[in-house]
Amino acid sequence: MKISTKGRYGLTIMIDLAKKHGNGPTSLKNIARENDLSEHYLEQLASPLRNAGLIKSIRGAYGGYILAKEPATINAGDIIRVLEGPITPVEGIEDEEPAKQALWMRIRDAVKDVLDTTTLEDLANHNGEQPEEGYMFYI
Amino acid sequence: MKISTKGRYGLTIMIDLAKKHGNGPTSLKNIARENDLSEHYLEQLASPLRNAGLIKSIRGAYGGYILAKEPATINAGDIIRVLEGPITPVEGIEDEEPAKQALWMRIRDAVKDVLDTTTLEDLANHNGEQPEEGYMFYI
DNA sequence: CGCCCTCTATAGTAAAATAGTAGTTTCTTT
DNA sequence: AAAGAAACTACTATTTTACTATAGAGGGCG
Repeated sequence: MKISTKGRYGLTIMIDLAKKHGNGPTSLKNIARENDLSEHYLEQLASPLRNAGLIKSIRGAYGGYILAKEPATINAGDIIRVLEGPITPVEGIEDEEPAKQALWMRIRDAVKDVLDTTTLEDLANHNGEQPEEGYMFYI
Repeated sequence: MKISTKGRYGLTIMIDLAKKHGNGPTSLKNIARENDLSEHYLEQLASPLRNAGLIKSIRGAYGGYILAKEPATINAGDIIRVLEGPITPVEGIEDEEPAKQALWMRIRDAVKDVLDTTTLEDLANHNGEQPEEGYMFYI
């Protein structure tokens, strides 16, 4: 039930680019430094994001990446699907008995709903509501 | 974003026991055979379920496991938490920026809601609605 | 032109998680 | 006593994760 660093760092890249949207390309070196991540590792995440048409690359000095579309038209689900594969809590669901099948599909739909209604604009601008004091992260 | 075989097979055990609730103990050998799974592997899942007070064991010939409570009072979340750990799409969420933190918490709450409102009785009896023809399993 | 910056592509790798298998022991019923 | 079944411990092959490393190609600037 986990999203790996691929999806997490991928979101980090995309949010970073969204914040700087309209200001020319941002290099991975910059994003890596700002977020204290491995530049080489981020490169491996940028490739599929580019192939999926979510970002565009500009090579050479003063190059980097820019968003391929407006932040409001890219949602978290797009990014997660590219880097983590299809959204589903289990694979081989076809073979399971109907009761469990229905459970997995309800979970999938619930997660999908959250991811597909959260845009990069939301993530870059609103910065979310701060959780109240004493909020439980793990349940 | 996956639930492993621990959670899946754990649910299989529990649903099996729920279906036979009130009819005396069921051996893992039986459950393993019916569901074509490894008996030894199921043993490793039964242990934590017993320690968590979800099932009771009866040793010796004609022994096995029974539910420790009524099927309506055990939900899928109880089982998944015991076998997969806390429900959360990412760990170390405390360190993330607020926008992402909020996203992970919304996902967690969505999944938690599904799991905690699905009881063993639901899973054992109603058998769920069959998905319509051509339903997409992966999204 | 030559150098540096940046993306592109491929390969390798240590650590952890997953999904088991195997063997022995203890308990209980017949 | 024999057999059925849980309990406990240890081992292992495979896959995934999360990187690191290396070499190359495109582009901008002095």
